[in-house]
Amino acid sequence: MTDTLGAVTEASPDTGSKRRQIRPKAERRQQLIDATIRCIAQHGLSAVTMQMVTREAGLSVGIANLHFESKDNLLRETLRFVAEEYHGGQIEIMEGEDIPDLGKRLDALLDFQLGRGVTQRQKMSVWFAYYGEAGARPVYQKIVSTVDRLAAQKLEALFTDIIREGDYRGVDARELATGYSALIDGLHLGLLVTPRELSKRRARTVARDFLRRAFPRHID
Amino acid sequence: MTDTLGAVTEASPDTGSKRRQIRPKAERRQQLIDATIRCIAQHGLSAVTMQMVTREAGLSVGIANLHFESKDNLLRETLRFVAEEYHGGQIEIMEGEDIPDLGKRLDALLDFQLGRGVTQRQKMSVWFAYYGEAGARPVYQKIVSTVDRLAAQKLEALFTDIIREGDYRGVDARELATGYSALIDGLHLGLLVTPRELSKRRARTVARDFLRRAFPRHID
DNA sequence: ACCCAGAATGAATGAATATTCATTCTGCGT
DNA sequence: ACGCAGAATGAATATTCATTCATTCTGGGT
Repeated sequence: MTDTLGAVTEASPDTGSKRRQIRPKAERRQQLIDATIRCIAQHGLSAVTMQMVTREAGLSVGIANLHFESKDNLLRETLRFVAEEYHGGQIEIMEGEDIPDLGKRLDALLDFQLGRGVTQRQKMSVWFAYYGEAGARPVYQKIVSTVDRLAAQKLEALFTDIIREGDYRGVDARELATGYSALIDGLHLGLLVTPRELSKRRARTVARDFLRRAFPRHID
Repeated sequence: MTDTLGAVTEASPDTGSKRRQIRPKAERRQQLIDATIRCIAQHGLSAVTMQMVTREAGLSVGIANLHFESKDNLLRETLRFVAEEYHGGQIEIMEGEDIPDLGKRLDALLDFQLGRGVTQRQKMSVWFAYYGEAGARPVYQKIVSTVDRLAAQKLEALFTDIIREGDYRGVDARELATGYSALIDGLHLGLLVTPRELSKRRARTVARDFLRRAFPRHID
């Protein structure tokens, strides 16, 4: 889960070779999911067509229905992939026995959440495209809330540890975790919709100050 | 701007009367915008069709292209309406000379942002549906950021006043305003996507605690 | 009573799109 | 060398949708 993140960013290889290639199912699925992510980011979820995706992937139209049964399914699987990638990355850091210092672990988390990998327009676009439809699509809600719940639990656990270690009084781990998660989501939104008003640097400062106000002896 | 908020919620009148009614252009436009909001909330932006909207409004298909020139335009105007309603309401409260106590004004703002009117699924759905497409649609970005910027300025001004009045040290109004706005956005997202995990009540508590931590002498 | 400006209608049109499937092709196993 | 399982293709199909516009209707003005 270390180097996977930027993968989608690369432009489609699209080497002029017209020769038909046969590849295992799993690989083609991933290739199509990656292309879908790029298309959503560039054109918006509602404008994505199968032709667009398959062309972006450098493959023929029929292949999407061969590996996924329908467009609906392809979109679902793409959401699942993005959700798991994002939340998986977070969870890995939060569990991270490799960073024993809790303050440093918090920093690493913040780096991940507002760093290069996640804040790329591509990923954010996809993320919010689905959120936008979630109100009307229980399936999307379910996919997101499943991974979300796990991440929320881990974050609460980390905060609990920090509160104990720092002996902070009058702070509720669960509530603070909710606030921090919401803050990060909101900052992502700001970066996506009003990049002129909110730089990545400032987003980091804002998030960091939230943590510092809660855990002054662990941050800075 | 006081009682306008809940208006859209009402189901379409749809009184069996089949008789053709002639109404002024402005009224029909609003009727269609309201229907669009309901449709987006119920079916998602990408599933909205003209037929759906006009039926919801209890009118014929052709009328949408009569009053708006295209579907694209109808969607744009709907976003503009929702954006102005939300941000306009906020701004009115923040400027509010009618509430001289700054702490109470903050409370009123929070009530508006997380209270009945705004957190209805309908409004939130619409809001995030457009955010989802904003990455790919500069038009949407522009509409949102125009009203957003004004609201951000007012919030910063309010925070500046509070900081002066409370003599709070080491607090930057601008940065805090960014954080608070992001927090509210994130909470709206949570309410929309994972309503099971985040109740309205808890969202309020979380936002309130953010403010209390920054302005202890003004909140609670 | 009666006109008529312009509001409203909805069948028709044409463009776009998801999905199918008969056919073609690859490269592995023998 | 060669056959074949199953991967890949893309023209064809059926559906869905935005937009048009010829026609019908309303209600205020005279």
